[in-house]
Amino acid sequence: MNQALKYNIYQQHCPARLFFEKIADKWVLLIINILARETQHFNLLKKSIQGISPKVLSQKLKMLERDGFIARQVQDTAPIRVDYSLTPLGLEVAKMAYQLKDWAESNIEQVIYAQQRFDAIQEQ
Amino acid sequence: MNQALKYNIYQQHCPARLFFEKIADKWVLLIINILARETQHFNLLKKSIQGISPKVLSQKLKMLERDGFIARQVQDTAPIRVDYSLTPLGLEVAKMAYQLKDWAESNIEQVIYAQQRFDAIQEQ
DNA sequence: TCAATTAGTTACCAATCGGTAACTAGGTGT
DNA sequence: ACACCTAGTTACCGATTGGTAACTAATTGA
Repeated sequence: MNQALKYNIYQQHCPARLFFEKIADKWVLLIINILARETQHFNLLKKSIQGISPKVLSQKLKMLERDGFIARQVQDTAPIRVDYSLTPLGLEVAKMAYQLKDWAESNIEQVIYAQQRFDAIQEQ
Repeated sequence: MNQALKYNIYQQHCPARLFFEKIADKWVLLIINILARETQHFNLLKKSIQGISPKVLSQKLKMLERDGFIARQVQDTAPIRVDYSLTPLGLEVAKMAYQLKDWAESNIEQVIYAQQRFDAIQEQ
């Protein structure tokens, strides 16, 4: 059965729409991209993703764990360390997150060029 | 040359990061998904994407046009009609946007299940 | 002349997002 | 006892996002 018949992101209150809005989020996609490379702990994640505050990082990690995308594992070391890694479900999202990251890094120059062209026309 | 050396979305002020933040946006991805299916005009887009206000739709369309993702074409009909369609650059983003949409619609049940499991454990 | 249609725009306001800085909590080494 | 480390949390506040409703502008048909 085609799931598209049951769930539709264009319908405002469809669970799929709510979920889509949640993963279509810059912090979420950045976190998932980082964790796709390797398991990391809290402070490392904070350093990796320049500009993220501990508050937001903590919020997003908690949400991603609840949604089943990441696993949180407390390491019995001194001092304590908490490892975050992707679950199989998270890995699937990571494939798409990586494509977006890669595409952004590879095509940004085309976008800048388009913007300059657009702005030049507007000024005429 | 590997573009990844030049642009890096993890660096806060990298142009690629700013751009990544712009496409990692629910409205943007919904609009692009709709336009990937077919060219549409303003009011049709507004109806297709439940919950979007004319203000936001207008803002996002303008931005996407400036970035070179969509083409805006004024049709000489009565009353006036403005067609929005994807450019070749926009079509590339659409492939990824579609994957996210499809994945969301297909896997939402797994996510709901994960949430229920998480919440049950928290309550103990 | 007047209503209708399309494509927006604008002012105003409410809600959400997110940063900062200081704090908690548990454990280690000196 | 005290400083230090990790992993957060909290209160407070400013910035950004986005909704609503009413408005503009151009054109057409009755």
